[in-house]
Amino acid sequence: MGHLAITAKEIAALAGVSRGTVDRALKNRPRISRETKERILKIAEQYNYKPNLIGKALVSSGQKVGVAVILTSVGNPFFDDVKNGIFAAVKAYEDYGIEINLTELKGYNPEELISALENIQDGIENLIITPVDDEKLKGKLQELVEKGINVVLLSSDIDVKGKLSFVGCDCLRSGKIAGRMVGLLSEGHARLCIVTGSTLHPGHRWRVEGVSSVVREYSDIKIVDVIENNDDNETAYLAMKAALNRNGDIDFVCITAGGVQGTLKAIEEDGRKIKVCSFDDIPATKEAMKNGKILATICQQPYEQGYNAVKSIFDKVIAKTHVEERQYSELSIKVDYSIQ
Amino acid sequence: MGHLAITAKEIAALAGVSRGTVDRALKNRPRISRETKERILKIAEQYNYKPNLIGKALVSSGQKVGVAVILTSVGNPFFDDVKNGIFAAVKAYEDYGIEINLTELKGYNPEELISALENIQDGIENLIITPVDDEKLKGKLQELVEKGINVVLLSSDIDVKGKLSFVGCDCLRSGKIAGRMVGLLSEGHARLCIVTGSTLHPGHRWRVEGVSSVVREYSDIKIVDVIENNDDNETAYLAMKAALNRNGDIDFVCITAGGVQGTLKAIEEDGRKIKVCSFDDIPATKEAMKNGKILATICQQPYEQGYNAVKSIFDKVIAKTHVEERQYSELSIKVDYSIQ
DNA sequence: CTGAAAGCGCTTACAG
DNA sequence: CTGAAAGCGCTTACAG
Repeated sequence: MGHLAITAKEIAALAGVSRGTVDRALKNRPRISRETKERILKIAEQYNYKPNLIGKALVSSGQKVGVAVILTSVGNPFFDDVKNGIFAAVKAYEDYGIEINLTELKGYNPEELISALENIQDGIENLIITPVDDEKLKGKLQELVEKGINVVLLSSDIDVKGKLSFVGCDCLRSGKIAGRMVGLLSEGHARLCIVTGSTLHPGHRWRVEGVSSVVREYSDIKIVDVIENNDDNETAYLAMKAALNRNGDIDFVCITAGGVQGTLKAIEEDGRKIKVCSFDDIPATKEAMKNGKILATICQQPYEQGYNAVKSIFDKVIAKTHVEERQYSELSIKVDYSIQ
Repeated sequence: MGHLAITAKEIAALAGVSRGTVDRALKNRPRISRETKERILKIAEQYNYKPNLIGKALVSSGQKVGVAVILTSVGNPFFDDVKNGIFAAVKAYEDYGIEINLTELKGYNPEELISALENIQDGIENLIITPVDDEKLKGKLQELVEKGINVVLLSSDIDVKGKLSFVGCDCLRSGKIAGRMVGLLSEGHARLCIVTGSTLHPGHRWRVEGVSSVVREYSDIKIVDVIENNDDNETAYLAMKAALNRNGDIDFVCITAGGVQGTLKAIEEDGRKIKVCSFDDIPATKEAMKNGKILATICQQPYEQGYNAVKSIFDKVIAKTHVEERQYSELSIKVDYSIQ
């Protein structure tokens, strides 16, 4: 504290050279003698020179930084807050020329993601995408990375070497948290049915794995069924109905992805007293929490995920600071009174 | 999307005047004729002109924005993350000239807060402080506000008219969340002891109120004791010990503020099987969660609180955007697997 | 190998 | 009442 940062101009004065020469030294550009370069670098280090971001930004004002955003968000309320976060970041950075081009898709079809990628490909240098676990899509994204495009994976993580970052939650951990909640809310006695979304979604698989690993700690909790619903309420209703018919003893349901409304409908119609915990806090979940139909839900900060995906691009392209490759958002449990 | 924002220079060209005249119109400065002013304002509105923050910031570079920060943080690990948030924000905004002057105090003594205020008072234009509920301190802060100083209250809210903002959590709500956890974790059957910090701290009072109001929903939860420990572990140990002696039936303890270690020590020595939930996730609490001694804890994003306190100043003084007067941080419940 | 200049969008004196 | 200029810290051609 106390001293203001030194500027390139001041370094020039101290070294007795021009601003241009200082720039050559600092940026490792050619056409500068060893001696002057070393002299300048020494001064810069001594005074702890850091280029002023505002000065830099002003130069590149008028330059657009285009960002293609492709989300599997149609009909999935979870993404509403993700989008709000994206829009907020775009607004915060608009003076730096950040601009987005948003494509929204329904479901987890890899072909559609690939064709969306092909549509926006011309000239775009930054990409934010919610991928699925598909070899062809992975290959396509790998190709883009190798072309020098900054690729940010949002919400769902797949193995693309050299991607700029993954922004989302640690799904295994979130599953474990849910498993602990099953244990705590049942005081260690439960016949559990796990409800999952899509096996194409690696995060959904991790969650089931997390829940399972933790409930194994309890001698009197048994997983009696694991059902899938593709994040679709109609499918969810039928799958839950069938599971309840198959298993007379279910007294706890853990919904690890979408299809909340459908699942709850089946449970209500069944009439048995069943404890439910869930993931995320979409409006249907909030409503169910207020009515006591869901006791607790595990949330993953969708707004921050959207914001930070855009921030990754900003940090890389404009601020030129280090970008963390795995950006896990905080996981928090909510109950009825947590809801605003 | 698509179009870049219009600049003051472009407005000048469109209006056929100089940049200076545009500035006079936009800023409501004198020495401009009605007609040209109106013409310029019309163009500005038409093209949705918004001054470029970077251009503005560059002008005022070299100007310091001093912020005095006064925290009741000595010996209170809750504030470690608050400070990390403050430092992160200062770093993010350093190119804009933000600079802090930090004073740390032990305990909640109003006199010390007031004298700390007097020490930093010369020339400072921005203040972030964790206040206590004291009339004299309130008067002092009110005075500062009236002098035009931007006052941000952090963590603890008191009634100062015209303050820039309060950044912290909604303590009543956090108490209600804790009350619900007591209900859920006990399946509605508990003999509850509530542990609080200081009655000087309005937030602590609200939490007790929140817990109490919710456990009243349950016919078989009784509050058998409410004890105070001044956020001090020694006091906490003795108070908990005494409460356990007074009440043979305690089977649930809700620690709503500090003194976690002391309280837990007394419970352990007692040997009874007692469920515990707490607030915040200081290291001692994390440790106790991992050992199963605390089942769940209600957290309030201390890092974000620190960051946003500084951001309030930045938004007001530099970005000149609207600052929300009550900035509530998210409340989240954590269990053992939530801890990194 | 090095310097001088123009420009990013704004503000702030100063000159007419 | 209005304009022309300088400057914030940087980058990017261009001239020597």
